Amino acid sequence: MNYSRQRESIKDFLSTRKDHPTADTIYMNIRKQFPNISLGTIYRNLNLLSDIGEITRLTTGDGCDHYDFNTVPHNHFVCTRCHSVLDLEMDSIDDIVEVARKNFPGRIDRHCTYFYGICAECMDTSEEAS
Amino acid sequence: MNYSRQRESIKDFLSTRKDHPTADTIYMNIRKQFPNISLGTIYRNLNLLSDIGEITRLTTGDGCDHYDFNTVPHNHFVCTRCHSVLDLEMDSIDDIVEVARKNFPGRIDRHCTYFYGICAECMDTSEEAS
DNA sequence: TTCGTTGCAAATGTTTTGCACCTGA
DNA sequence: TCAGGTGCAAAACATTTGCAACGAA
Repeated sequence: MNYSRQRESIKDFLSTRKDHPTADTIYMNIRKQFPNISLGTIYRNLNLLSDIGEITRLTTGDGCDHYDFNTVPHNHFVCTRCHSVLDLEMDSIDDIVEVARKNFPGRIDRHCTYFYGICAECMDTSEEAS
Repeated sequence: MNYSRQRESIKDFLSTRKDHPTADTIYMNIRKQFPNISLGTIYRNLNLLSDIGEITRLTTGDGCDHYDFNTVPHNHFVCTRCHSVLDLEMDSIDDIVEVARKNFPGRIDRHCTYFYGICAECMDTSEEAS
């Protein structure tokens, strides 16, 4: 894999964000540095980087994938109101894989867990967080 | 909400399947009964039914949503080779919500956990299930 | 020189929607 | 009757891809 300034810029940008931006958000930001970069290049690099395990793709169910510079397995929270995606600093729950393996005929490699609710910011915005 | 034969047919079909078909698979099957039904109607009804909680939408990350007639919370297995989605009959892991709630400033309502691996059928197909 | 990478634009695949017509209550 | 549901086709949206030009080694 050759070096490319565009790919490096994408990695740099992603490493500065603790939220987990979408391809489009990344595109908007990288354009400040590379005004002519195309969305295709963004997607090609995000796919490439997640394929080789340098970043993590998050499919939260809001219609578009999010990307995380942190490749250490951890869990995420998704706000059902503002769709923000946050890291959860919580004790390991990886033993649920053992629970799932019991009586399952195939092979289970990993789990992917998302927690849904209302983030603190949205809770403040309206008292009755319906 | 008025009765509609198309919606009833979708529910009937979904209730007979223990795998979790996509909108397109549902479309192909309902067409046997309603040759002129449109994909728009399929999607409108799947959205409607999942909004009122009569079915469950599964976003597994393979590009299209799957639908489950069973609305009792349970966990799913996704085969990374053939993309089949299976129900897991396993002990409850809902206590992970409590783990996540610890030190989290917002409100956590529920979790959604997918287990990934190779299903028994794919394991048989090739011995070295890479 | 060579092959990976890019920008661009067109294509893809899934899902949504506007609208005129139909249908259930 | 009439709000809600449908079929159809077009649109929307996220993502992928073909291709000629560019750039790194």
